[in-house]
Amino acid sequence: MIKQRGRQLRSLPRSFFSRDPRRVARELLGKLLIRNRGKKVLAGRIVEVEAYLGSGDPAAHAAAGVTARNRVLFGPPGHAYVYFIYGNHYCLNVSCQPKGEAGCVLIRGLEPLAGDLDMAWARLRANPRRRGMAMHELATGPGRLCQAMGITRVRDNGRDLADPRSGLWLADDGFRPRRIRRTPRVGIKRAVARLLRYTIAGNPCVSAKNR
DNA sequence: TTATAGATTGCCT
DNA sequence: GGCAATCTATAAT
Repeated sequence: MIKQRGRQLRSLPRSFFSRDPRRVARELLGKLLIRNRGKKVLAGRIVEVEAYLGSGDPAAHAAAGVTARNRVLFGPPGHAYVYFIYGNHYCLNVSCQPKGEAGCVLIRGLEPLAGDLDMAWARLRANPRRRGMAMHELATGPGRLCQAMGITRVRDNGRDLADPRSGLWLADDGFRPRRIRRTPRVGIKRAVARLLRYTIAGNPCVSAKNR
């Protein structure tokens, strides 16, 4: 148990991640993603996620089997799978299911709770033209989220998100979302019809589509 | 060995 | 709405 800014934070047990990605996705809504850097803390509440299944999901990176890029997915649950996309952006996933099975959850949106200014600085440093950006969009979208939290493949791929000592971890502060919405996943071309995107209904930090 | 698409974002018209 | 940015995996040559 850890206290931070008056909140009691519990890390999530390995068993939380060792389940069907759909279940993990739904239950990750409302949890916190926390980055500890020395004395500094960056934290946000998860408001948007997508499930990618270990088998029978042609949209998943795991569909083609193990590669150098996706091998974390086939390892133990609760670890960060960070990949680089479109030559520009990082995306953060959490591995699910027991070792050998490759399901995961893509974290697509955070509501900033701590370190907002550091997040804004991180994004400004990357592109100085972003003055006047909306604070509620600091970590809305998988690429922005990684930039705001300073998540990269070299730094974070394979990191244990169940361990608070790892510096990047997931926590429960007791918050429970009131209403959860299911929609199709964003930006994919295969298995388009499946309702595997989960959002906290009405939250302003959910990306515009199907908010 | 080369070509193309991709779990995105932001700037352009 | 179009499209550029330009890494990675995989398909095509």
